[in-house]
Amino acid sequence: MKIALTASPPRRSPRGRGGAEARIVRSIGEAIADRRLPPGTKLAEESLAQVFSVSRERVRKVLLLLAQRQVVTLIPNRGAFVAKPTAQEAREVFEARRVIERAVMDKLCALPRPLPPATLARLNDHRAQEEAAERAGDRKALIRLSGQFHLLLAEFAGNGTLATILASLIDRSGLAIAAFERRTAHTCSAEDHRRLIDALAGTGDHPHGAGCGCADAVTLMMTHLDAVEAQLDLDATPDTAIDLKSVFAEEG
Amino acid sequence: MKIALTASPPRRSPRGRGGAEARIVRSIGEAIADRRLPPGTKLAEESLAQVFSVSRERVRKVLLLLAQRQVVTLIPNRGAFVAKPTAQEAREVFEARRVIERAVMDKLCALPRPLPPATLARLNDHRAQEEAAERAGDRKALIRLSGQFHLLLAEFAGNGTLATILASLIDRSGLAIAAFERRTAHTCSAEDHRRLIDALAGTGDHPHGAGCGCADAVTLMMTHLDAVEAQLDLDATPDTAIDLKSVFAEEG
DNA sequence: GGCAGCGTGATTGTGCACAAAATGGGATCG
DNA sequence: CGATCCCATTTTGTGCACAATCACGCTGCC
Repeated sequence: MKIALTASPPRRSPRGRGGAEARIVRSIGEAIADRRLPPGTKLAEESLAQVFSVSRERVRKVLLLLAQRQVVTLIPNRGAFVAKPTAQEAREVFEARRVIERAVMDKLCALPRPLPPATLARLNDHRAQEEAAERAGDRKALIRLSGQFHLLLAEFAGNGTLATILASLIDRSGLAIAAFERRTAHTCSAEDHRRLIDALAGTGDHPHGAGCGCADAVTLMMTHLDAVEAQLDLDATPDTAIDLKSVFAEEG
Repeated sequence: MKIALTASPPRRSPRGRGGAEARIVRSIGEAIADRRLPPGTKLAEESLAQVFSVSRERVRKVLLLLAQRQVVTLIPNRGAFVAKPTAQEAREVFEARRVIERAVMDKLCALPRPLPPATLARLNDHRAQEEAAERAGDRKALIRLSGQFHLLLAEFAGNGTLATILASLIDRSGLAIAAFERRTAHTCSAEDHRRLIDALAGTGDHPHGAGCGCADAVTLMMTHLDAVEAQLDLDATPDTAIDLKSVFAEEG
C-alpha cells in the first residue's frame, strides 16, 4: 500500500447539488423560527420528502444536520421533533448570547469611524425592512428580520467564527421564545434595533461630542437581550405535557 | 396514559449500536487532537469502515457529524479531510475562546466560596494528572489534558451551552495549533494551569486578605490564551500526510 | 367496564447495489 | 523531453429494498 500523499484540499463550487440540502435546511429552519413548526412538532421523514420532492435519505441527512444545531431532537426509532428547550436551556442560551453579543458590540465599537458606506447602507436598509414589517404588522417577518439583524452585526464585527456560533444561538433562542413566550402581547424589538443602529452609526445625539455611541451601544444590546428574555415565562411548566417516554428514550 | 416504567426497562444497549457512532467520533476526534491525524489528512470512508469494523454508511454519518463541528472538511466527490484552519480562522477561534473563557472565569468568580469539595477535588486531581504527564514527558496526554482542563472549568461555570460551544472551539484550536505551531520547542501550559487552579481555589497567596484570586484568574486565563496563540506562527502553512491504518492500529 | 396481551400498520434504521465523479497512470503527439 | 488527452480504477454519492422497532387498535378475559 502506498502512503496517501495529501495536498491542501481544493475548494469546489458549493452550488452543484448540495444547494438542495441547504435549501431544505433553510426552509425548515425558517419554518421553525416563524413558529409555523412549534416546538414538539413531529417531523416525519416521508412527509418532508414528499413536500420537498426529494428522497427520504436526503431528508434524513438534513434532520441530522438540524439535530447538530440543536433545533431538532432525534429520538431513536421515534423520529425527529422540533426541539423544545427546557427553561434552564433557554436561560443558558440567552446568557451565551449576552456573552457573544457583548463581544460583538465591543468589536464594532473598536472599528474605525466613520463606518464604511456599505455597512451603513445595509444597516439602514435593514432598519427600513424592519419598519416596513412593523407597519404591516407582519410578525413572522419581524421575527426573521430580528434574527438577521443580530447576525448582521456579528458579521460586521469581522469574526466569522463568532458569527456562526451566534447564528446557532439565535435559532435556539427563537425556539425558546416559541416555547416560553407569554400569552400577553409583547412589544417587539424594532425600537431597540433602531436605537442600536443609531448608536452604532453615530447618528444619535451625543452631547459629549467626538465619540460615537459605542458605550451606549453595548449597554443597549445588553438591555435589549435582557428585555427579550424577560418577556419569557421561564417559571411556568410547559403548556403541553411532555412525553416522558421521549424524554427518557436516550437513557436506560 | 400510564407510563410503563415498571415492567420494561428499555435498556437499549449503550455500546451496541448507538454507542458505536459515538465511539468512532471520540476515536477520530482524539486522534485529531493528538496530532496522529494532522490537518489535511484524507479520511477515506472505506478505510475507516474497515478499521472500525462498521459499515461505510456509519462512517459517512460520523464524518458528517465531525464536519458540523468543523473538525473535518467535506468536499463533494472528493471525500473528507482533517480540517486545516487558515491563519485568519485560527485567530478567530482564539478570539472566540477569549470571549467565552473570560465569561467562564467571570462566572466561576461569582460562585460562592469556598468552592464545593467535589469541585476542588476534581481540580486537584486534574492538576495531578497534568503534572504526571509533564514529568513523563507525555506530550499527547498533556495536550488532551489541557483541553479537558478548559472544558472542566466551563462545566463548573454551570452553563452547559457555553461549555458545548467551548468544546468545539477547543477542538478547533487544537487543529490550529497542529497546523501552525512553531518547530521550536515551546513550553507547555501546565504551569499556567497550576496558577489558574491556585487563583480559583484561593490557595494562592493574596496579600489583600479576604478575596480569592478571582480578578487574577480572569487575567491569568487571558494571558494564558494569548500565550498559546503567540506560540503559533500564523504565516507558515505546513502540509503532511499520514497512514490511517497505522494510526488506528490498536483499535477496531 | 376495565385491563392485559397481542397483532397490525406505519415509521425509522441499515445494508447493498449501482451510478457518478475524480484520481492516477500510460500512451500519444507536439 | 514535456504536455495533453484518454482510459481504467478507485472513491464517493444516491436510491431502493428489507429489517427492526414502535404506536395504536383489537380481542378476549377477569
